[in-house]
Amino acid sequence: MTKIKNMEEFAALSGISRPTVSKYFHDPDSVRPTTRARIEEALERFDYRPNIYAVNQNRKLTKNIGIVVPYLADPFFAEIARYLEQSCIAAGYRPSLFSAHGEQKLENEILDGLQSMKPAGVLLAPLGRISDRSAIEKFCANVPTVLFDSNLDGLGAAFVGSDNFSFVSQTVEYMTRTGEPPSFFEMRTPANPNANKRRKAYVEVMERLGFEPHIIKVDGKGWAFEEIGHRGALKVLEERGLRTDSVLCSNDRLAIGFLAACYEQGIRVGRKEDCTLRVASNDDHPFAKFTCPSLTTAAHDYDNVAGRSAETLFELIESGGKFEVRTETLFPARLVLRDSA
Amino acid sequence: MTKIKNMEEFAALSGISRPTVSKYFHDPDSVRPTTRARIEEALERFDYRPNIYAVNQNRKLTKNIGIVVPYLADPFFAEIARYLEQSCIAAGYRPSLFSAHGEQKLENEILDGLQSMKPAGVLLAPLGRISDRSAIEKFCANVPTVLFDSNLDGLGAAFVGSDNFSFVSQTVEYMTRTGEPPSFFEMRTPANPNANKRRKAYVEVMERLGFEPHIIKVDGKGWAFEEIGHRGALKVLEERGLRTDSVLCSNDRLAIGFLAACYEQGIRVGRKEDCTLRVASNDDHPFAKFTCPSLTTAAHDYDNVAGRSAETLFELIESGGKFEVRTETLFPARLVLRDSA
DNA sequence: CAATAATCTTAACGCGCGTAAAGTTTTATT
DNA sequence: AATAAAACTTTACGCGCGTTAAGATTATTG
Repeated sequence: MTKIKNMEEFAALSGISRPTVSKYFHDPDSVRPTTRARIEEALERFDYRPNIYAVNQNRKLTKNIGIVVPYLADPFFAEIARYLEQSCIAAGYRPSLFSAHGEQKLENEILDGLQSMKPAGVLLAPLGRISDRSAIEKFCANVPTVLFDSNLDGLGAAFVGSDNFSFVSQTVEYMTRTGEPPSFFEMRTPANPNANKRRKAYVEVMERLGFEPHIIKVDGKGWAFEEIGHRGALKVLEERGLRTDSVLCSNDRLAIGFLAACYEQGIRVGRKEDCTLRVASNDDHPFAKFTCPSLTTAAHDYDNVAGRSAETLFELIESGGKFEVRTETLFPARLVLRDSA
Repeated sequence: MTKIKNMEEFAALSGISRPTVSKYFHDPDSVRPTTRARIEEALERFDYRPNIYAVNQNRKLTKNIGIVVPYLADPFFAEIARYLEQSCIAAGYRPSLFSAHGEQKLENEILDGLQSMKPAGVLLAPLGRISDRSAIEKFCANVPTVLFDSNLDGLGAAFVGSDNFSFVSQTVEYMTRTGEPPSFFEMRTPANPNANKRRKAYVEVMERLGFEPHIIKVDGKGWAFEEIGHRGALKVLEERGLRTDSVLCSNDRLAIGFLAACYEQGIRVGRKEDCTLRVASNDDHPFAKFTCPSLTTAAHDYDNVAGRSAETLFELIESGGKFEVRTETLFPARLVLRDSA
């Protein structure tokens, strides 16, 4: 088996002219079935593939798609990223995955590096509050971008995410229906815009139901939510800061810390007889099934959020990188009843 | 601010010839300080960067480094990947991250795609048992590769990982010293070669200490370790399959499932008075701090494993992609005492 | 200050492929 | 079988940059 150097050589070996071979690689259906067969036959014998750098140099736009998430060590984003990657591959694109690891500087550097990759499009879940808005704005002006998970008003050609109101209304309604109305447990300065929407939704739903909202804010910054939830919960429990026997955590990672604190303090959580506290949350984190007790939570519609994000980007790319109007697509939550509430 | 098309234009604007500018981008120190200053001055005014595709087309080897992990939804790998990424960037390389998502087919496709990226080197944590050995072998013959985390005998130019014996000997010795000798809880057909090493180490250490090894094997395949540990633990607990009050799980993710099962069954785990079971494990998973009870475990030396992997790859690249001998570097564990044992 | 070394400029070629134009062959249509 | 349409081949240029060779310019050194 000889080593093939370039398309010229491969074309010669397959008995087809180079421009036609080039056309084939661009779209196998664009050549006559007989010639397609001859090329593919040669492909099996010689194992040649076009040099991606030479290919991309001449294309105005590549087949690359950038996927950027704020924090990959969070299994939630790892899961979403997996869906997105697979959607891209299925659509014939080459995804490349980046994590900002919770840092603005890194997010900016990633977007910077992404520009020189001339990607066909980018799926971006921004850091949120600490994102460099102007940097992202500039980026979106140059690269077709669909935001997901975290919305930044007006940025990107579209947004796809979850309907935070739906999350909170379901958990709050469930908890009030089956027991006392919950307090709301969250970070004082949340990294993520979803957190703010959830707080607002909590207040609104509580008031609509005729209960007084009660928000517990805990200190801490960064992306170590479990740690923050844990420390915050210990403090609240110590100070007896809970007004009711029900707590709704803003997200599952906080809840994981909260439950750990309860366990340490010997507080039985759940809806069984001997329990003194109910804890629910939002997200349906991959580990929510294995907390102690297992976590009642409002689940993201992973499939639809990821699927719709990808589809939206493909549409965006096909319509030349611009939409008439910026759409925001929100998927509702699905309440997952487990043992914690 | 005019838009710059290529290096020719930028060179003209900066008043330096193109070959010199090209040299500058290859290594800023290779040009005279005065010309370097003039280029960097122009760089600030005009925001130009070389077209990466044109650059890489002519280079025999690129500055790209591939990082491949078996399962990114496991925060352990997400953490390691973060370290590795940063090491690569610090050394002037461009890392790109891939996850096989637990599938052989994907692992092969990733390696395939990686080849056409002409990477300077690759950091590969293979799937392990289900890896396509011949595919990886072929890959390693073409691309300088350092294996990490999971060793595949003889593959890659070097291996860097953790010393499984050190993990298990520390946990076993600790448990026997402070109570009954542990049973060993693992998957029947572990995906990862480390699991086999840990089992062997368990047997060896137990025998050395004069105890009879007792291994509990649970069914299940894939990468949903928590689920497998959970189901397996429920079964074992139901069948009263534990011979002692101590269990050592092969890894933390199994332990997370195990602890969840114990909690559900009302079994108090820990070393306090009212506890009937002690559970320890290996890895120091990012969530091990937040299990109920918090998990006593042997911690990977993340920093050193990641750091040494990266350094080894850099050395490999600089020595032309080949080492005289294949080295295996193992870092010992650090026992982390928490509440579960 | 002359001599040497280091660095620069100019000019030109090559990398592997996209793509366009003009001409030729194959396929489809009537 | 004649004609039109579709697909192909040949030829050639361009993309942006790496790289080399020859000559010009600068810096270093005694």
